Amino acid sequence: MQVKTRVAPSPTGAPHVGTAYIALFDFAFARKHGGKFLLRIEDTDQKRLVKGAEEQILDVLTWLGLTWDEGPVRQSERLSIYKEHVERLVKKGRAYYCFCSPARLEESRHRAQKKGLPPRYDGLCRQLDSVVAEKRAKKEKFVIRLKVPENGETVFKDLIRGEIRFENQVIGDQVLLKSDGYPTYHLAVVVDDHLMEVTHVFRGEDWISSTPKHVLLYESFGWPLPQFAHFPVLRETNRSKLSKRHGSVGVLEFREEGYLPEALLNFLALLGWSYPGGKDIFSLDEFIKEVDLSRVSSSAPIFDREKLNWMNGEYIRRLSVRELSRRVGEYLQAYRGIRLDSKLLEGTVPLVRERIKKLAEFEDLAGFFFNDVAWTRDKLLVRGESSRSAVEKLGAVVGLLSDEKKWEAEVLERKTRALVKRNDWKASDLFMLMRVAVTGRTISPPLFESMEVLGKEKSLARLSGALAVVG
RNA sequence: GGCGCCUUCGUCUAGGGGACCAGGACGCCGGCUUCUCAAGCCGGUAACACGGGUUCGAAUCCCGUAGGCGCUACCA
Repeated sequence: MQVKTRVAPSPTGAPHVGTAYIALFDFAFARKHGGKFLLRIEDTDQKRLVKGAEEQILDVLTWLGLTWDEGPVRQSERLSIYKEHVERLVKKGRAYYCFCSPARLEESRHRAQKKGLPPRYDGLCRQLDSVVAEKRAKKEKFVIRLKVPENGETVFKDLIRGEIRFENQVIGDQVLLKSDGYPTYHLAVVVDDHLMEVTHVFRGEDWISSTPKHVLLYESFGWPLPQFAHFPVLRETNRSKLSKRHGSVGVLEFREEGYLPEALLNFLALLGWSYPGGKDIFSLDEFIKEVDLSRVSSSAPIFDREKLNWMNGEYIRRLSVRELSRRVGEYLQAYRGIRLDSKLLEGTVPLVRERIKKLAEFEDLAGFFFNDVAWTRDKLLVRGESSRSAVEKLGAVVGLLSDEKKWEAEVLERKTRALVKRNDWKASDLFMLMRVAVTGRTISPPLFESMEVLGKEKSLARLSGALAVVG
């Protein structure tokens, strides 16, 4: 039997990092076992559909490299299939028509809750004669509900948590087909997973309490169960579930902030799972070789953005200059509308690569290479520099370097240091002054390397410009 | 409220009865290096939720308590 996993997001908003998390395990597990990975769009809730959301899902999965072997399949295009199947259940006496109004349901739920009972459907329409019900269904609005056994319990095995059991009494008669003719998630997911021959169902643990309904459905249809694995949900530092208020949760946002897809995946893989031997930087391919559900822990991990940042920086540093330049170039163009030629990129990247954790920080740190800088007197007079001393120093530097033929970092540094010695200055004071003059900031890539990349003309222009400002 | 899941350093985790006065990583703190900032290197800080069992022996097994989280829709 061939392994098949699936990721089944609903297009109700921007793709969530939790979806990517599950998709990563789906993808890797399928690959490891030579199986298939299916993408299914669960668009059965017409009210919550968000335009463009589906495209974003495909976009995100592609960016991450989690490519699907089948799909995307849209549930909204399979309505007749669900309808046909649910009717089969009605015929078998495992499901029934229900004509209760939303108002009545609300009221009954309220009553049950007051009495301390589970607020499930009271089963009023369960007693209806099937012939009568069928007739009413021709002209009245209706839903179809699953007939859940009154007694006994439903048990299933979870690959991560072991056996989980529920008393049937606490399971309500779940709606399977909504009055608008669309299936609920519960019906659609079971029918599709079976028809599409999905062998392993991976999803968030928030689905655990729905699983007995699904198990009952499989049994009602007479179908074999797939394997279930409920992954821990990702949490915020305060243990609440991942939310926008605490930072990015959308994969697109991570991309825009300049996270590398391989870093995000590596980070995600480490949530609830650990690489044998404790390695923490590993590739997707290595992950595929080692994924193993028995190593997935069942407690909900906190999505620690600090660690993600460290990991992203780690990945940035490990990229070759060429590759990083390419990525920075694409990033700048896509998100900042800045176009830099590869020569400039390859010159600046080595100077900033160990200083940035996200691609977005590149512009901040290296912007002076391609943007003009503006100084003020106050900004230039760092380290207790007086206007007079600053003029003296900058003037000397400009004089010293104006005729320099060999504009190379090593030469510039050697000569500047000699100048410092002759005048009995402090090297760090002069360097800081020059740094602000050349880069416009007190924090920058190494001074002389930066000047070399910037070029003689621009560097001198900035030193002179600064000289004029402090004077 | 009911039902379910979970509980090792601040965080991600290793650990599956003796190899653990609990290991690694992020963070944090200190040092080295140093033209700023980083990076790098070295060192340090810090945890088995609690209470009962079982056992010669428990972080590891069982029960209970507490806490956290989830579900409780014609949403997924």
